[in-house]
Amino acid sequence: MNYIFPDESNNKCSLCVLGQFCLPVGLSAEDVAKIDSLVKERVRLQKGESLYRHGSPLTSVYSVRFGTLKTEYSLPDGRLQIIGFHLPGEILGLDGIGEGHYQSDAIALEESEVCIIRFEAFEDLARQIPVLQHQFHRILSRELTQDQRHLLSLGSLRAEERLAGFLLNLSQRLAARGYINNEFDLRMSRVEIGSYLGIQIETVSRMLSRFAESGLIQIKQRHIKLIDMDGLYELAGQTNPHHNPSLKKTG
Amino acid sequence: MNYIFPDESNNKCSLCVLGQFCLPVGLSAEDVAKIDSLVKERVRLQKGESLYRHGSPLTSVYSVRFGTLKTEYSLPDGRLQIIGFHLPGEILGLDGIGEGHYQSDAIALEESEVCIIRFEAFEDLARQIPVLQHQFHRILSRELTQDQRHLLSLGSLRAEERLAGFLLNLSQRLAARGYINNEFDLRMSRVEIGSYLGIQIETVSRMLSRFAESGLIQIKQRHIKLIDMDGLYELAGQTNPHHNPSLKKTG
DNA sequence: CGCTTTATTGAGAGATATCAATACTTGTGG
DNA sequence: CCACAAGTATTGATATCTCTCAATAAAGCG
Repeated sequence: MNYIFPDESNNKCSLCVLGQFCLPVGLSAEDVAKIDSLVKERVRLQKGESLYRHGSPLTSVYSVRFGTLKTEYSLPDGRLQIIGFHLPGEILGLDGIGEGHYQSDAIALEESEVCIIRFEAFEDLARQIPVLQHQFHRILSRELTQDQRHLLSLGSLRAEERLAGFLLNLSQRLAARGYINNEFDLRMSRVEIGSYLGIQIETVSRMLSRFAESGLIQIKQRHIKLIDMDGLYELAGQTNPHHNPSLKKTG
Repeated sequence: MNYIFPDESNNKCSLCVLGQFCLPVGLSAEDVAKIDSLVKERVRLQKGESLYRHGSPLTSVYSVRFGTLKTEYSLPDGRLQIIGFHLPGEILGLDGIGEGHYQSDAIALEESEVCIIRFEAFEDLARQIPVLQHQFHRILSRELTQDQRHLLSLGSLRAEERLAGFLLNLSQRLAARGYINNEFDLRMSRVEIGSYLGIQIETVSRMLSRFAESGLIQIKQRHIKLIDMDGLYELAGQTNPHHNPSLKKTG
């Protein structure tokens, strides 16, 4: 774990391209400037390195600057549940606030960098900036909602539906960050996808092959191309929010 | 849904027995008095009535005064996932903050009453009372952690383990509220337990019968007695936090 | 007390897991 | 630049847990 103490010129939220997806959403330029002082250091992580471990005391929360991380819970017998994959702009460590120490493990899936947000200082600032306070509540609430939709998936959907939903969720989150949403690299292994979705790696593999056969996707290793979005949405039991009828296949 | 506008004498958080489990945890008497003004009304719900529906705009969050509620997500095809069961002192409606409208449905499992906390007024107050602000963050974070443990259960545990964990979780939460923790009434139907645990009603029924045969519990309809706590904890893949070795069965 | 809802139990079916073999990738060192 | 090793992914065959369908029983309700 490599700590970075940014100099004056590059530590500023006000200059960060992630501003619109991260903590400062909705803040005036003036208020963002106040946040700048919060992020005094960053951390660079190599693939496989952990940002925090369950049980270690919470002093900070983190925002992903680049890269991808996973959070997971593990059982004494070795079983493991991946709770989430975290993309740039997303906040990590929130599960530690309740008890004062992290409940999960956070591990980098690729070389990643996160900004360290000292939590006490953040709470102080949030009391001074109502928009920031509300934004933080929204972040926490959305995190909750995300987990609850994940619960719906694990509790009520079949493997095929879970996987389709997972691919679409990734696609949406990439799109929200300005990336193309129909072709990307999966940063996580099949094992990790399986753990996240509560299914075995072999089932993940089979379902992906089946999707490819049906012409829904093309997949080569971890590079995936979503061909028939509407079809995937249908499989996932959802409707395409960007459905374009003119592209609908006829007959 | 029956609105109650409490008179001066009985609307006060400062007088409520739930103070130590609810929003005011950790606040000084002086600060609790400030909260009193937040809760201007309450709602009485009959069994089956809903407190809010997904999509309706969030103006308030709620704390359970007495009774039990469930929150659930439903799919267009009729499938349903129960996300949580909510006991006195727990806060409801947090999933609505992110988008400004509730994401789930909240429905009473029995006659219940909840306090209405106007959210804007609450945020104002939280900026003035640091302890209240932090307490709210803790509540949100614990909610998150609870859902994440639920994810672990649905994603990685077998039906038997999920059910044992569920019974113990209920037991713990009742104990935290000062109720006896080894004998209580289930306020939810088998169907609701099944939905919460991502298993079918028949499986719930079979597992409960099996637990009873093994001497882990006694169950008659919805009245349940936990006989062998340690055994249940073992089944759930956890360790009894209140394990008393002197009660350990010998041989 | 009969009717409706809820829960239990049994038998068989099905989705996903497990076990096993093969193939593909990636990285390393000669 | 190729060969080998270690890790990762695919595919097949079989097993198993849980679901589904069905019948019965028990409880709650008017």
